[in-house]
Parts: sequence; C-alpha cells; structure tokens
Amino acid sequence: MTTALSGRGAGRAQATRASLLAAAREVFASSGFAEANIADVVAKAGASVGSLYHHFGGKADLYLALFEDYQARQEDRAASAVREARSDGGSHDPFDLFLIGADAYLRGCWEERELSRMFLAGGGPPGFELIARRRYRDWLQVNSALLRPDQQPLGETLVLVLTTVVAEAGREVAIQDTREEAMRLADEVLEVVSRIGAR
Amino acid sequence: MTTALSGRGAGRAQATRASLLAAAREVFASSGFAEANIADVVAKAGASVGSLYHHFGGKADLYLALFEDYQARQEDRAASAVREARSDGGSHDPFDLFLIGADAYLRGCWEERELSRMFLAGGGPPGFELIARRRYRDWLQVNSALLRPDQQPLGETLVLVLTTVVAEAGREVAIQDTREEAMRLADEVLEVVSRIGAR
DNA sequence: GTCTATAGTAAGATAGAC
DNA sequence: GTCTATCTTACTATAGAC
Repeated sequence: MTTALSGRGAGRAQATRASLLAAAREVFASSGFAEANIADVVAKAGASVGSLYHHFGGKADLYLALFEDYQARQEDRAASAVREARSDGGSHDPFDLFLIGADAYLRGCWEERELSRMFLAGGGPPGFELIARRRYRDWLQVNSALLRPDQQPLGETLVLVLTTVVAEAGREVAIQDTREEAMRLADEVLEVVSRIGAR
Repeated sequence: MTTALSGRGAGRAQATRASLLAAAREVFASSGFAEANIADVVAKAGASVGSLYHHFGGKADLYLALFEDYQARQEDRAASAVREARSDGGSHDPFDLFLIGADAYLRGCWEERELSRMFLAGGGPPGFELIARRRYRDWLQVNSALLRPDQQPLGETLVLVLTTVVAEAGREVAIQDTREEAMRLADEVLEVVSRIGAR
C-alpha cells in the first residue's frame, strides 16, 4: 500500500503518470503504435523508462489506457447530450435521440482529432482490433435497442448502416483542416443520415 | 536483362516468385503486417531469405505487391460487371451501374475474404495508410463522376456516404462465417443503399 | 537465381542503486 | 517512485558461395 490514499491529490507519482500519458498521446498520435517507441515517450514526458514500467505494464498497456480514456469521454459526450435533450423537454423520439448522440460524438471526434485519427486509423497492439470491434458491437447493440429495428424490414441492416455511417463520418471529420469544414461535414452527414432513417 | 523475356513462362524464377507471394498472403493474413515475419514466409514458400530479397525489396514491398494485385482484381470485377451490364442492354442509369459495381465489389470481398479482412483491418507498413486512402479517394472520384452529384443538394456528401457504406459493407461481408450470411448481408446493404440514393 | 550464414540494429523490458 | 545501465531477443537485410 505504498500508494495508499492515491487516486486524488497532485502527488508526484500522479503527475508522472499524467505526463507519461500526455506524452504517449502525442507520440502515438504522430507515429502510430508500431512506429512509436518508448524512448521518445519518456523523453517527451521528462520521465524515465523505469517510471514508465512502474506505472504501466508496457507499450501496449499505455496504448490501451489512452484508448479507455478516450472511449469513456466519447461515451460521456453522447450520453450527456441525450440526457440533456431528454430533460430539456425536447423530443423523446428514439431517432432524434440517436441523431443527438451522433452529433455529440462527431463534435468529440473533432475536439480530440489527434486521438480520433489514431484509433480510427487502425494498427494498434496485437489484439487491439478485437477490443475496438467489441466496442463497435456494443454501440450497435445500444443503437439497435434504441431504434427498435424489429418494427421494420431491413431493421438490423439499417441500424448497421446508420451506425457505420456515423462511425466513418467521425474518421472523416477528424481529418478535416478547419473547424468549419469539419462541422459542415458533420451537419451534412447527419442530414443524410436523418433522411436514411426517415420513417 | 538477366530475366529478359520474362513476364510469361513458368520458369523456376516465376514459380519462386509466385510461391513467395502465396505464402506471404497466408502469413500476412493470419498475423497482420507487424506481427508477421519473413522467416515464416520463406519457410511456407519453401524458398530462402535470399530469394525473397532477390524478387522483392523487402517485407513492406511484399505487402504492397499483394495489395496492388488485390486492388487490381477488385477493380476488374467492378469494371467487368458494369461493362457487361451495359453491353447486355440493361439499364444505363448511373445509379444502377453504381449498384452493379458495388455488388461485384462485395462479392469479391467474400471470395477473397482473407485479403479483404487484412487490408480493411488497417495496420500495414509505414506509409500504407496513405496509399490506401489515396485509392479510396480515387474511388470516390469515380463514383462522384458517375453519379454527377452536382445536380442535387448534399450531392458530394451523399456520394461520400454511399461509397463509405459500400466500403464498410465489404469489411463486414468479409468477416461473415458462411457464404449465405455474407450474400444476405450484401443484398440487404445494397437494398438500403438503393433507398438512400433513390432520387 | 538460390542458398546459408551472419552482420547489424532497434527496441522492449529488467535489475538494482538511490 | 524514480532513475541509469544493461540485457535480451527478434528480425530485417546483406554478403558471398554455389
């Protein structure tokens, strides 16, 4: 219990961990997982190899930690937007809520475009592909439940298409050069999506 | 010009080159680019490291060669299907032709599912991401020209969505377990796509 | 053209002092 | 908890005989 009471305060250990994560974000984002190397990460973090291995299991673990955080933030953005829309007395229509969540997701892709680019580009550590795909399946499940596709023909496929389009739009949004272009693209895609899903 | 007059005949050199490519296909497909190693390739090909470097520039070059061939076959499938449809006196409607090409592409994704899976999964050699994205842009251009989106609002975005859906459908088709599931998925996606593009 | 043997190198991970 | 120094492993790529 050397680190007892941790998880809070700005102890030096937490600071090290944080700067390691921040450095890893930059290095991985600019080189991709395979090409990135640990030496660059610790150098940029102003830390040491030993520290890195004290806080993380290794290169892959560092990447995974980044992904978990990113994923949590994206889910949070979507969930918050939906919750807010519900409480603000807006539409409770499932498809409208889906669009609201998708919009929040796309905005998040732009705000965190370095990370979005990286994760959506593929090429993480061995086994990462599976993890990412599982997340995708989960998302599909959520959307599928939300949109209750069993009430219409082609339901499952339609949900698959809708989810895919939003996911890919995120990739496209993240590589735009300006915020204006990104937002315009996001809006247009949502417009097309809303036509696709129009009942 | 030691290999002059080559490009044809079943000389031993060509046979070596071919078995190297075949072995590379298996190894890369099962391990991905980063995890695959050259030793496994030459072992499976019944050749030697020296031979490999005689025929190819190295690991990355081997991967690229595989990609070029795959890409050429896919384009050929789509182009042939469209050409055939045109000559058979079928519809000349651009969107119908797009659907025909997409259908041929999806069937190709199933027929060559190991390779499709691999390339669509991401994670090739350094710089591969760029090459793949360029191809995708080219495809977009072709579809864009074919569908003349300037005649309708949201045109470009609509073409982007249509192309993306087909591309992603290819990934999904390639990971199905049976031919029946794959073809059913392909048909349903095309059905949804044709609704999306319905003018 | 094909092979074996080896060089060269890069990088992830560990040991142990402080 | 953090550091430096080192180990170890793995693998690409080359050299040179046949």
